[in-house]
Amino acid sequence: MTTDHIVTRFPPSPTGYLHIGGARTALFNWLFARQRGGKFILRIEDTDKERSSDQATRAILESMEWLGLDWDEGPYFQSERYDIYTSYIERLIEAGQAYHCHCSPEELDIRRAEAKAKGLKPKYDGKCRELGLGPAPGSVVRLKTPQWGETQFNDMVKGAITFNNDELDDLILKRSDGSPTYHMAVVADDISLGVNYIIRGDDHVNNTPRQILIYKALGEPIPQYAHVPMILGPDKTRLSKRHGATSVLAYRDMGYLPHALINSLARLGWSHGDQEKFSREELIQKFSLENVGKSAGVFNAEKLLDLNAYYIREAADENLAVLLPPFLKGLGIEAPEEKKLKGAASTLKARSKTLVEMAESALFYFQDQVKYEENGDKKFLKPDVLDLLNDLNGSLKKMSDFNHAELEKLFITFLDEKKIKLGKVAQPLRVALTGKTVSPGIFEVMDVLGKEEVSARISRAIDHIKAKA
RNA sequence: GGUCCCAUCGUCUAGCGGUUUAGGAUACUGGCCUCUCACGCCGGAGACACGGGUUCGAUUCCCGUUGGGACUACCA
Repeated sequence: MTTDHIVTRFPPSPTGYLHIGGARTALFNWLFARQRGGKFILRIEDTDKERSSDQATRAILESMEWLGLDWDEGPYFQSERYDIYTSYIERLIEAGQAYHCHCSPEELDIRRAEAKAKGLKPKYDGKCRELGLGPAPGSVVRLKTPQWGETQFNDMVKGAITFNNDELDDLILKRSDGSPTYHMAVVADDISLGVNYIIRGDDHVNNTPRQILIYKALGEPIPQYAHVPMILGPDKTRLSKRHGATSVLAYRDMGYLPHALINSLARLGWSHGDQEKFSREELIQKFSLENVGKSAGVFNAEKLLDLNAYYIREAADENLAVLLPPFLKGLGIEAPEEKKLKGAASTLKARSKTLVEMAESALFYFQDQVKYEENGDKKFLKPDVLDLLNDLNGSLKKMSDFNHAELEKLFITFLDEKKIKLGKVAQPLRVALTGKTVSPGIFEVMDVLGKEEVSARISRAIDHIKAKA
């Protein structure tokens, strides 16, 4: 499998957190490489010193790790690879494919404005193209792009795309401060790292012919391209902070499971018939660029929430018990008991859409003194249930095996003796035990709480009712 | 403005000329289950942007219109 040499990469620029659009691009590259036994490289594009930060880099790596998108090589940092770019630029100049240009940005602005006024394209006019100039302070290096003909490539998701070369101008390869521009750095990196499949957002479609021209000038083989459609916000514009949570880490903090996000991202733009749920292994096995759609899509947060709820209720209690403490801590529960954590997970997993929600619902298990919800208190903790609770508590205290099955048996006899229905005791009991009118099944709750605590909570409710009267 | 890309229920999508009364998911909604709330199960409403072709036959192919998006920097 390792013989087919597929190399993909994900090259975020560390100008902010990893957002879900970037995460999906990373996922597609990762899936493609994993499926074909190839290599997945992580590269940090930090050539813009002004906007890059270490903090952003750390957030990106943390996001990738949380999602489980492991990389085989890197992270490479472009800022540490300037020698490589310089050597490629030298190669281009020596081959006569690039030239030094002495035009200043100010001159360029003026000439561009003039061209525009005349209704011409505002591209570089080629003034220094044939002058044979050498390097000078403030000069840049430009690619000598063909002035006629066309550049075509066969995109793996969009099909054949053609550009007229006269639409492209002599783009700058090396800035006046000696640093490489984006196009130069990307191409040099992808060549030197052996990247042969470039899967990226379709905002790069227009950049592709420029980069292909650099490959051609260098005489290097052109990689395969796959441009995946963008992810849009609910208002159908490019996803941004305005649209609320877009950061991968934000979803982690909101109590989402990494796999729910992965599954959701995979299904945004890609499909496999009618299937909605995929395990990680299934994604690797079934992913294909051919089934990536061509049109941009709106990120559906509701569907992600539903998937998250699904994966939570499918998860093993032990796993959830491990994930829960950080969220409980945020609610003031410092050292939750292991047994209760599992109990909470088991009884709450069908009722929680996120781990945050689960932690909130689980609070009553860990509080000694549950706070009675106002409505429940008023409606169910009334003097007329005093005898019922008292008698019940008496019977419960006599139990030797305090578990779900035994409790159910005891209640059948108890209800029979009292000639009442379960509904009559369940709600008052629920409020007594959990403080709320909504909770997991009453037998499950008692099972998790254990005999001592159940009894103590009932006694406390009885005292509370008496105190009210 | 120019260039490039895109267009099926609100949203994500299946569909790759006839098998379609256009399927699934989500959200919404009616019911069942039931100790509350969920879960689960059954049902409902909801889409091929428009106009021309091509064809015996277009959601599917071609062209145009409209709409949306991207790019157009010594940002990435």
